[in-house]
Amino acid sequence: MNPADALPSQDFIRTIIREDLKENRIKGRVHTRFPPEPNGYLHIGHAKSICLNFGIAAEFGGLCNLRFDDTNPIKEEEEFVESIKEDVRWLGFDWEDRLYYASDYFDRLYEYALKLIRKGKAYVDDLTPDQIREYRGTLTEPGRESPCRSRSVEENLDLFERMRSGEFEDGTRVLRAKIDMSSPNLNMRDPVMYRVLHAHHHRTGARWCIYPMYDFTHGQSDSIEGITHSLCTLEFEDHRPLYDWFIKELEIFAPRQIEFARLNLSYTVMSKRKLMELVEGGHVTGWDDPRMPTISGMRRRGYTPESIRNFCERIGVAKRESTVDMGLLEYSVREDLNKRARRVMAVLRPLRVIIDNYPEDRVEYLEAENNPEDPGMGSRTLPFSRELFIERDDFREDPPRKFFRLAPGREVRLKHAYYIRCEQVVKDEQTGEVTELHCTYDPETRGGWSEDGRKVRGTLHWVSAPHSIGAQVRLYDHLFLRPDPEGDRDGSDFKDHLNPRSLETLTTCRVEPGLREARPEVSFQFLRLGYFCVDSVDSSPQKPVFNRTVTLRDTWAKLEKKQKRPQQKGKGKKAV
RNA sequence: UGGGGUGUCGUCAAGUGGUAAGACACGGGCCUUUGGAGCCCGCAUUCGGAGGUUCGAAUCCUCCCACCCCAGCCA
Repeated sequence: MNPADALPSQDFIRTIIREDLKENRIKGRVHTRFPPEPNGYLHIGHAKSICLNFGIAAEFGGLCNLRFDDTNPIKEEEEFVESIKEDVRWLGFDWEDRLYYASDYFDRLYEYALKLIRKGKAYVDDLTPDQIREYRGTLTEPGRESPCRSRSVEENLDLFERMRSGEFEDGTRVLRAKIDMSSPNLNMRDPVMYRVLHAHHHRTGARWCIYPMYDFTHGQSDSIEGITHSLCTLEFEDHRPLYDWFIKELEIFAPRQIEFARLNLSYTVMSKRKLMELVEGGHVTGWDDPRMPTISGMRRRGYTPESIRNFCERIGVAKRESTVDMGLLEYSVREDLNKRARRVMAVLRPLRVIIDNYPEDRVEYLEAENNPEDPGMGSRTLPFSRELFIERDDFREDPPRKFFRLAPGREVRLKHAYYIRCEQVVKDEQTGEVTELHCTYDPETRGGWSEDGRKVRGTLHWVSAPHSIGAQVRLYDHLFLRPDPEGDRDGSDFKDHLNPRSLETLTTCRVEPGLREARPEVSFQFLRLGYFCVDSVDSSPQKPVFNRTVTLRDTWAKLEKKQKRPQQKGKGKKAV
């Protein structure tokens, strides 16, 4: 049985491939490719394409190549090819020995161009860029033919060779396909195939001073590699007739191009240009800033490859343009991390608690499970002493309705430890700020359980003050305030919608001692708070830094919000 | 007002003539030593609109409307 038949994926692309297979159009072979241009870092939108291409190949028992479409030496850099390779690998995909570059095909592409010239299907044009634009016509008016269009094959051959040998300045001559200047599809109005560019290429160096255009490269590259299905985004839909024309005139293998909608995500931007602008404008710390939707940023933030792959599967593939709710991405990480992250305790905004009836110099080691979802992950031991820290948010002098946490006279459970009761609140005389709490503990409740069936609604996380270690914690929020920051309908720039509080840095956090050994890319659940991981760039054993990947679902926060804004008209949709 | 696409729940998305899957979100309940997780229930009489064909239409036909892409020697 075909493995794909067992899978539920019903998107239109897989349906087409299944039909191609059934009707034997492709001789049972499925071959795809992921073709990035090495001019920036990969983002979650690329992940969709990577999962699609590699995923389909795997499902249909086929292959998927990694190919860099590096036809523009001015924009492309080695740094980007390295980061792209790393990201694809990290996502869990393997191109084995099939790593290619469009620049590998420069010689062949040159031969292809010669072939079209000899067939009278291509010519060298002397028009300036401005003139070419003028001659192209408009959306509603046909274009005009260039005076150079009727040059002889011999002259074209000679001129093209002289373009190649460096006789002409940049921008002075191009090679064009001779198709139809009155086509309603602008891509067919004698598109440029080659331009003169005296630029150093990251792979071919100074060997060439003419470079093929993407449109004259991509389809042929796919053809050369025997790609059966060229999956690309919607904007290339009306380039398809051009690619088909080249393939037909060149008489080479014809891949089938299928276009799908690119991914958009709420509260962020996805275009390389905009991401680049954020980096260069210093709005983020780099391509791998944990707030960026880049693969490297997400990796640093604590996202797992599995969660990204699951997300890509969940969003599906279709032709309609859409914007996926960021909440779905967050759901995907939580789902994955819930199963695999070790639970630990960390106090982000510490409030000192003194257990008055606990012996001054005593230290107990309490057992704590590492993950209630997976007993196989074992347990660890936690120091408990007379002085503790709890979260400031977990104490309210004047508790609102349904607040189950600590308050004067109230009893709560300290996770894995004891029940404690708040006996006294100490405040700063000047500011009125609560500085510490005096509590008593019930020795009969060791482990956080009492025989008498006493009801204790609240369970708090805590750390032992003398044993805990200091840490910095970075809390991230949406990079943008608006679900659709690109919407510049009102003339605003997308950067006007940056969230000024997308990063909150907490420097006085206290975490349990075991976290000293934490390594990057290993996630923890800070109990009751969220998922966190060590920052791969700024953390050190002396000064640990943690990134918050995502919060836990917080029904109390939701409830409290609702209590504060009781009556609301309709769905409360605000006109942002 | 040229060409190419797309319109199904708040957001994604199945469905391809037989009477609207699923996921997230949302609402309610159960459970709980994370107000986490888990579990249960609810959530489009309707598929951009209007006509038509048909016993029967989201699916076929006609017209209309809305939105996206294309005038780089970018990809």
